[in-house]
Amino acid sequence: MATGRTHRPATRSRGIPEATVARLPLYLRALTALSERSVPTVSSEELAAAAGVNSAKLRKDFSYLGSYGTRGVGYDVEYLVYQISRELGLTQDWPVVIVGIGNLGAALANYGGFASRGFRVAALIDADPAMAGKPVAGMPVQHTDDLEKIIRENGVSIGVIATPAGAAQQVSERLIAAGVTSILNFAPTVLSVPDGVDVRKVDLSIELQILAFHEQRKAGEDSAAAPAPAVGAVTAAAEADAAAVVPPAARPASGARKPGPEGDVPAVMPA
Amino acid sequence: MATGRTHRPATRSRGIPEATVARLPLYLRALTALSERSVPTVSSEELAAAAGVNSAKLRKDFSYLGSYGTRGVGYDVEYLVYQISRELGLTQDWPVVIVGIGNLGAALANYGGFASRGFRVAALIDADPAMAGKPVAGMPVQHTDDLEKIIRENGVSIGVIATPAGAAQQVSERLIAAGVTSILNFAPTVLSVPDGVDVRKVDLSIELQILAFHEQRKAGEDSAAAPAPAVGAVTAAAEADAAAVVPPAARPASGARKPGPEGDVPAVMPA
DNA sequence: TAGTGTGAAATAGTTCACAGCA
DNA sequence: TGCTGTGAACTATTTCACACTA
Repeated sequence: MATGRTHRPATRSRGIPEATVARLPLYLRALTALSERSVPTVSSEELAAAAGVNSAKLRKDFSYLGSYGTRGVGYDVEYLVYQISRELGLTQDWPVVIVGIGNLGAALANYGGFASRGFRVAALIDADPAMAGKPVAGMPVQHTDDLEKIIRENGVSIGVIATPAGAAQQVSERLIAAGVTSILNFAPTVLSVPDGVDVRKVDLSIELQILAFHEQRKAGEDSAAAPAPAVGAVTAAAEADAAAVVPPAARPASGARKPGPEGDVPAVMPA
Repeated sequence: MATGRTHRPATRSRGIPEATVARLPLYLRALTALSERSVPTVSSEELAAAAGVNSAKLRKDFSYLGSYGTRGVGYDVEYLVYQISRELGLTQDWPVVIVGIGNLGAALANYGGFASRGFRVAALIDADPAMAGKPVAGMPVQHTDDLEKIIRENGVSIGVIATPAGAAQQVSERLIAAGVTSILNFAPTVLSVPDGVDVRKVDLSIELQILAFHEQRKAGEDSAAAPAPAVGAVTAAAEADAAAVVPPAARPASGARKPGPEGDVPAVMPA
């Protein structure tokens, strides 16, 4: 997951659980595929498999939306597509701006999935004057100076930040001041925003680090079966690297300390 | 959140909670920034603020790693950087391959955050023969035909998929067959993988849909204060759009039905 | 005295298992 | 008969609040 919500931690009471909301787009995608194949109905079991969840969870999720299925039959695909779209607010048009048209911003601008589901890229914005006017994804890049004007004229409430980390906070402040209330942040930085503004964060490096954590654990468990064979003896090099990368540094104080959950590698522990 | 883990749902018992693991990279980033500013120690309160979480959560998270703080003082920045790096497996080198060098793949290849934390882009792979040999991010793109060879020769255990949705499942199968056990998937598709393989998914469109959900809710609550003013009367257009986008279609059966949690807009409900 | 470490309480999310309906 | 909808049990996560100690 590259994800993470800020704001409104437990404010919502009577609504749909956050975990359910996060899965609705998944169901919607699976349903859309079925719809394109003209499949009329689908069971919770089938749909769950297509969405990669278990059927109990799916039924529970749908129960928060209402009773949209038919016992003994399943769910009407078209009807469910409509209901979920409506619940997610996709039956209306959401103009978004992308700020920061580097490699990633350009990739986002070109990403077809945006347009397909109610989102419309209203403008591409970059701080580099050399970029201004250049077409990206068939649309001229506009300069940051006009950010406020663009937001207001297009009624934009969702902004995508794909700038370098250093610029992200300031960009978010300008977006918010101009009326944006939801931000999708690709910059590797924590944005601080006022109450009432939602921020979701997508962070490549964090995702990789989470994978590395599990990967490391796998390697430790198998001890025998080398998980990454060949070339630089990745596994064997681990301990040596550990000592090299960050010299453990003198512990601030000694005192009793629990061993790390998996047990410490002696050579690696600081004295 | 672009996120979502597959596999190993509750297998772990004695380890670090998944939610905690997902936050460690955040702490690490904040700590690294402090380290660069030569800050020697930090309190849970300060660090939590920098990482965008609350301090109780941070202390609880750290308690799973061991007792690394000093009462009355705080945490030693360098020492904590080292401990978290080690816990995440970042003290070793992780060669990764990126498959699918389109806009997004190129953006990923150029993304500096990769290299900075133990990850090394070992190869860029694309199915388009015209791409082969072309340099992207200072590295020649290689053809999919050599995928297995590249994986094995570089001891790659983490693969990044940035192909179109249609190719993703097949690519994942080849990666896994060649020895990859962790996948970061940017393709908007559910990958089905064998047990023991971790998949994390980053999905732009899903993130936007989640934002739209909350955005819609905000708009509904304020009724008076128009959240997105100007131009196309976005808010006012919502109802009309709702009817237009997906014709509600005849309900499969009538029967009593709960109203949607927020109450249904009459004009929008199917007959 | 300031700030960690952690049981215990509260909340959120998942899974079970089955009643009930088409 | 097959499959939904959902209480109830369970598991995970967050938050509280305070004992403890450098």
